[in-house]
Amino acid sequence: MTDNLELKMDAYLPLRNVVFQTLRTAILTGELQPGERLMELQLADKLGVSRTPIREAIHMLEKEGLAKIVPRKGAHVAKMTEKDLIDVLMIRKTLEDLALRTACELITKEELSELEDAMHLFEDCTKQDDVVKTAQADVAFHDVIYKAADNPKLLMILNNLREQMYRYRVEYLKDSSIFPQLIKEHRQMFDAIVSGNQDAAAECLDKHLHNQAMAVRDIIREQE
Amino acid sequence: MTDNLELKMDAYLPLRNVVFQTLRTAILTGELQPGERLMELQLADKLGVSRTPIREAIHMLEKEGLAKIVPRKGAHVAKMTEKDLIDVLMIRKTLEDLALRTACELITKEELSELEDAMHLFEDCTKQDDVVKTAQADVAFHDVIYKAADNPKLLMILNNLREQMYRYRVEYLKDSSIFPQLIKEHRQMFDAIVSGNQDAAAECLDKHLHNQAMAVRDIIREQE
DNA sequence: GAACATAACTATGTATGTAAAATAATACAA
DNA sequence: TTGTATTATTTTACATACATAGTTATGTTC
Repeated sequence: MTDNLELKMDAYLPLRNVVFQTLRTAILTGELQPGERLMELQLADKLGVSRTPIREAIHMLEKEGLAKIVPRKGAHVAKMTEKDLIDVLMIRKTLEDLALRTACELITKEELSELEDAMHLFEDCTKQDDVVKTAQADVAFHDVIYKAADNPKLLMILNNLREQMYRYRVEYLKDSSIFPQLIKEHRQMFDAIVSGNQDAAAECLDKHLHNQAMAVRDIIREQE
Repeated sequence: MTDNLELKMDAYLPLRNVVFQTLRTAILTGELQPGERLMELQLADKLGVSRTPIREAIHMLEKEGLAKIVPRKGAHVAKMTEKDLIDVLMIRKTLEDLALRTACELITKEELSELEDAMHLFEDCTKQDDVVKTAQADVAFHDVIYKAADNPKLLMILNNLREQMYRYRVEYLKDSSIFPQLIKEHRQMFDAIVSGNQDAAAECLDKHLHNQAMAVRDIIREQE
């Protein structure tokens, strides 16, 4: 594991949140690798805080599916098998479909223009060759849809499922040859939502997720 | 709030789990009511443990949606509005449908007989007029289906969603006039699963959840 | 040299003390 | 009486110390 974990103390937030964000980023960027142990004392030392906020942050990571805690044994960065991926994707597909269809019905004019902005932002990012920004822009695009569905619980679950795949998804976006395809899919989805065509939107989404699934599967196979 | 919270120390489990179970039961039975504050020191005193396991148990309750934590302010038993209920039910409906259809494809002979046993157990419980046992038997029936779908993450989410409604659902089962209807629905669902008829099973489930939804809605309206 | 028992060590679980923030209470002024 | 400022109190957030389980290392016996 790396020795360079460091806390960003800019904003005033509860320490556990700062620690959580720090560890989360370390996991998502691969700085902390799947299977690696998360030891309280060690992390506390490294980050210059006590064990208490570390402990709480690890529990938050577990909630997000990024860490696994074994009682009396400790925690480690969660691994994902191909089966786990398929399971998560099946749920995501089902719930994204729900969110999308609901959004088609409920989306407001303001949200539609937000969605358009998010779409354009994504297209700009792909041109700049910045993987992290591109991934964020993609997330932002889908977030507008989720939010339009006006179901906070659904939003929470979808974000959680996405989080678990995020580590592998960043890899996927490193291949810039897929950008034109992604842009096309976003545009199709946007058009379908504008015209309120639920089935067309759902079909787009299905393809979109399928492509992602295949790519992430390959990445997981490599690491196994 | 009641003064009679007490820990069951039978099994050897981490204290936080014992505390969690104790508080969870208190919430589900209505001993701790929606909106009621959950104060660390007070609960620690009452249960005869230190604040640490209480704190951790409250975080576990939050994960289950039974408590709400506001940073630097404290925790309280989660309330559910009618909108929350509709949101949760929409997700449940979608995911139960997924679980059921997957189960139709994957269910083994052993699981089928398990399901039949669970169905009969439920029918027996309704005759005994024990609300808690009946509720548990109903949960057990659906659990067999969830498990047959062979998707642990889906199982987790469904259990979580169910947990959040459980408080209101117990009320619903107190009205024994609905038992014949429930028994009929379970039988129809079972038959549909046996014959592998996904659409028929799904239709049953939809009706089943709809009835539940209406009843729980009435209960929530009363309390609001 | 292998297997088991035991001892040393490591890491989590729990308790408690201290600091800081939010809330409630009180006093004072307009 | 009402509004505001200040103080007191309550409660969470964090740090630290101690207890206990789990793991590894060591030593003894066969």
